[in-house]
Amino acid sequence: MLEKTFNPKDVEDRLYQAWEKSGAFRAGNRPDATPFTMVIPPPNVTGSLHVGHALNNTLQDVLARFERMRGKDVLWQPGTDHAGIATQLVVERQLREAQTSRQAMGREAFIKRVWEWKAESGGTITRQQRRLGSSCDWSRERFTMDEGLSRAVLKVFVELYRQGLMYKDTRLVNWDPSLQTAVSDLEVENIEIKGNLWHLKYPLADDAETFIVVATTRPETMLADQAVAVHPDDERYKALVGRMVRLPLTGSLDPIIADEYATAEKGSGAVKITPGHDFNDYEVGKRHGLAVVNMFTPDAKLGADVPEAYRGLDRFVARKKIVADMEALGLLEKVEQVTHAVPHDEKSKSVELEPMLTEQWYLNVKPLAEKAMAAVRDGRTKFIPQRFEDEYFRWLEDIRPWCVSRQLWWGHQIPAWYDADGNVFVAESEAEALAAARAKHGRDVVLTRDPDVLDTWFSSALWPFSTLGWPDATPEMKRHYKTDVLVTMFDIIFFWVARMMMMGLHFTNEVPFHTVYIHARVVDEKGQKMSKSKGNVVDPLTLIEQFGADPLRFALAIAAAPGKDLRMGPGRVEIYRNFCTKHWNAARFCEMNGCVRAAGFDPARVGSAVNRWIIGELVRTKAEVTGALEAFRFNDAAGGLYEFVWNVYCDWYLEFIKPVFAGSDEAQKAETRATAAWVLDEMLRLMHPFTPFITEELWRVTGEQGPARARLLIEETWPDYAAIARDVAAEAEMNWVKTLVSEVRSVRAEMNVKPSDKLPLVLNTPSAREREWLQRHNDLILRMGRLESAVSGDSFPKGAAQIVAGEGDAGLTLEGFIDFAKERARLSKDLKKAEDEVARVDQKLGNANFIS
RNA sequence: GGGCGAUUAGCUCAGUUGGUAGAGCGCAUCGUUUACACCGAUGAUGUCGGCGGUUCGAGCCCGUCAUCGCCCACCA
Repeated sequence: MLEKTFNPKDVEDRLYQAWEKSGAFRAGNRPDATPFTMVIPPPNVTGSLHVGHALNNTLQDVLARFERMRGKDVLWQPGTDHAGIATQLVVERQLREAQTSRQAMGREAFIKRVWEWKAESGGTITRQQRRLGSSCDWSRERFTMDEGLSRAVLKVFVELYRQGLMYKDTRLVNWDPSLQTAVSDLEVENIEIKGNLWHLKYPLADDAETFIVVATTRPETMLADQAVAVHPDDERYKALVGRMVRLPLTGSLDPIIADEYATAEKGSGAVKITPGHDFNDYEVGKRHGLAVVNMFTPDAKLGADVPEAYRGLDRFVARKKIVADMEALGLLEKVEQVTHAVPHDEKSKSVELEPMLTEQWYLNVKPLAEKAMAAVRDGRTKFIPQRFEDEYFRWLEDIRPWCVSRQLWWGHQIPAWYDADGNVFVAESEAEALAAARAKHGRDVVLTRDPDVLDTWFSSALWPFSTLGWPDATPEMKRHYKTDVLVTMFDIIFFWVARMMMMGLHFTNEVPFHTVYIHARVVDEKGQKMSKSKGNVVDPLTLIEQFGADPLRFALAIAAAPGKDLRMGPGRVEIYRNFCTKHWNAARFCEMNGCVRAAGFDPARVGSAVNRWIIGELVRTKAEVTGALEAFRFNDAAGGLYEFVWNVYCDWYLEFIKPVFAGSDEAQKAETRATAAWVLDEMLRLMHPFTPFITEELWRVTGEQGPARARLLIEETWPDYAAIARDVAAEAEMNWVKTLVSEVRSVRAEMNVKPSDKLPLVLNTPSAREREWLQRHNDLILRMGRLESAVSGDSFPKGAAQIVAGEGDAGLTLEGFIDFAKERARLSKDLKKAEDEVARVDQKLGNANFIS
C-alpha cells in the first residue's frame, strides 16, 4: 500500500543510482536507432548548481528522456569548463587566506594547486546535476582541459595561425589592472556612474595668456596627451589649428589638430587626445601620426613617463592631485557634473578597465563570421525564439578581431615559442617548435614558451566537436556531429553560441547544431534579478531538499515560456509538489481498487462511455504533449499534462468510476479497473520526462511484474496510439454529462444539499424553497437521475422522479439522451460555425448594394 | 543614441495562423462522500496600458503615445 504522500528523499537517490548503474543514460544502446545529441553548456568546474543551471538542465533532460522514450539513441554530453579567470581567482583567494600568493609559489606549483582544487570541488556540480535527475551520459564526461580537448585547442590554434587568421598585434586593449590581464570586448561592462567633467585650460605655446579649453572626465590622462583636436568646420577654433599648446604640468608641446572626431557641440568643442589611453584617441593619433604614450604601469599606477611628482601614484589619487594642481595654476575653468558610461570588468563590476597598449594574440574572426551568418541565414541553424537571430547577426556583422590571449596561468598555454631574437614558432608541441627553429637557424636554439593562456571561451567554442573526439575521426564524431539542439540562455549568444558556430563551421564544415533553444533568465519570486549581494539567490538544492526534484523540475518546465523572465521560489515549487501528491494519490486510488494492468487489454475495444472517453482524452493529451515538445513549447507540454492529470483524470474520471466500483456489475468493474490502470500507466510515461522520480516509483504500482519493471521506464517507448481512433460519441456524451453534473452541483450547492444525500431524501421532505427549486430544475434533475443510475449501474429511482416530475417518468431513455447529447454537441460546434458563416455572407451580400 | 521585449483578474502569468477572454495562487461560501486538506464543490473579479486604423469581427494585425525592463554603442 502506498503512503499518503510521496517522499522524494526516500527514492530519488536510489532511483538515480539504479538508472545510472543500468547504463540507461549511455549513448550507443541502440546502434540502429536515429541518434539524438545535445552537448550540455559546461558549467564552471568549481561552481555549484544555481537555479539557472536547474532550468537549463531540466529542459535538456525533458528532451533527452522524451527522445530516448521515442526510441532514439540519445547522447547528452556532459562536462565542465575550466573557467580561467573565475577559477584562478578562487584559488588565489585561498592562497591569500593562507598568507601566500601565486607569485610566491611560482607557476608550476600554482597550476598544481588549481588541479588539486579541481579534484576537490570539481565533483560538486555534477553531483548536483544528478540530484536534479539529469540523464547525461556520465561515462563520457569531459573537461575543457582534458588531454583530448587540449589537443583540439592546440590544433585549432596552430591551424588558425598557419591560415594567417591568428596573429600578434600591439594595439589598445581593455586591460584589467586588478587581474593584470587583457580581456575581450565582450567582457567589458559599461556602467553608468556619476562623475565630473573637468574643463581644463591649456595655454598656447607662443601666447601663455591665450587658452584653449578641453573638457575631460579623465584629467589624469593629460600627462600622456599628444594633441588637442577640434572639428575642421568649427569657426571658433579655425585660426588655432596648426598652432601648439604647452601642456601644463609636463611642459610638452602638443599640436592643435583638426579632426572630424571632435564635435563642436560636445564639451568645449576641443578635445584632448591621449592615444595611449583612449580607443578613439588612438584612432585619431593614427590619422595624425601622434606618438602613443603609455603612462601607466600594469596595475594602473603612474609610470616612468610622467613628471616625478606623480610617479607611483594610483590613477585615482593622481586624478585628484592633477585637478588640484591645475586649479592652483588657475587652469581649471569649471567642473560639471555628468553621468557617463565607464568600462568595468563584468565579473566583479568593481574594477575600472584601462585601455592599455599591449601586445596580444588576435584572431581575425571576420571570415569565420561570414560563414556563421550564412548558416543561420539559410536555415541550417535555427534559433528559437527566432528573434535572437537578429541579435546574432547584429553582433557578427561588425565583429572585431578577438583578443584571445590572457595574462593568466590557469588555462591552455599558448603554443608559441620564441627564440632569443624574438622569432615566433607556433607548433603543436615544443619538439615541433624546436625543429622549426633548428631549420631556421641551422642549429639548435633555446626557445621560451609564450607565458600567456587562451581565453576560456576559446576552448568552449570547440565543445560540440572536441567532446566527441575531434580531431580524431572517432565513431562518435561521425554519428553524433552535428548535434541536434543546443539549450542555453541569451546572455552567452555572443560569448559562446556564435563562436561555436564559427569554429564548428571552420573546422568541420558543418554547423555544430541545427537548433538553438534560448531559454529565459530565472529571477526571484518578486521578479528581481538574483544576486549574492541582494541575498535573494534561490538555491535549487534547498528547493529539492524541501520539496523534491520533480516539483522543482515541473515548476521550471511549466514556467519556461520562451524569452521571458521566469520567477522561481519556494511558493512556485510548492504548487507542483501538491501536484505530485495529487498524481501520487491517483495511483493510490487505483491501487486501493485493484486497478492492475490486465494482460491483453485492448484500449480500442472498451465498451462503456466513461472508459472510451478517458482513453480518448489520453490520446488527445499525448498528441498535445508530443507536439509541444517537438516545438520546444515546454510550458504547453507541462500545462497540458497538469490539466490532464488533475482536472481530467482525477477530477472527472476517478469520480465517475467510484459508483462503478461501488456497484454490482462485475464485467463493467473489470473493464473499468483495467482501463483506469492502463490510462494511469500511460499517463506516467507522458509525465516521465518532467517528473522522472515519482513516475518511476509509481510505475511499479500498475505493472504486473512489480518493482523489476521500474528500471525500464526510460527505455520504454513513448506511447503510440495510432490504433485508437478518436471516439467522438464518447466525447460528446461525456461532455454533456459533465455539463449536467456541473449544473446539478451548482443547484445542489445553492439548495444546500449535501452531495452525499440521495435526491429522494430531499424530495421526501421538501421545504417551500426546495420545492420551488425542484420545480425550476425539474427537467435537469430528471435527467440527472437517469445519468447517475446509468453511470453507477444502480436502478433508476423511479419514485423520486415521479415526485419531482409530478407526472411520472418523462420517457427519456439513456439512448435517447445520448442522441440528444450528440445532436447538441454537433449543433453547438459545427452548425454554429456554419450558421455564423451563412450569417456573415448574408450580411456581406446585404451590404453589397447590388444593382437590380 | 540605436535595437528588442513587456504591459491581460488583487498577485504571478498562459493565450501559435483574427471568431463566445483562461490557469495557478489569493478571496468568499459550503463540505472530511471509496485516493488526496499538499483535498473537493460552488462562486465573485477583466473598458486585455492609452488613442487611432484595417476587418463582418481585434488581446492577437498596422500606426502612435505612455510606463517598465534588457541588449548594443567610441563619445570628451
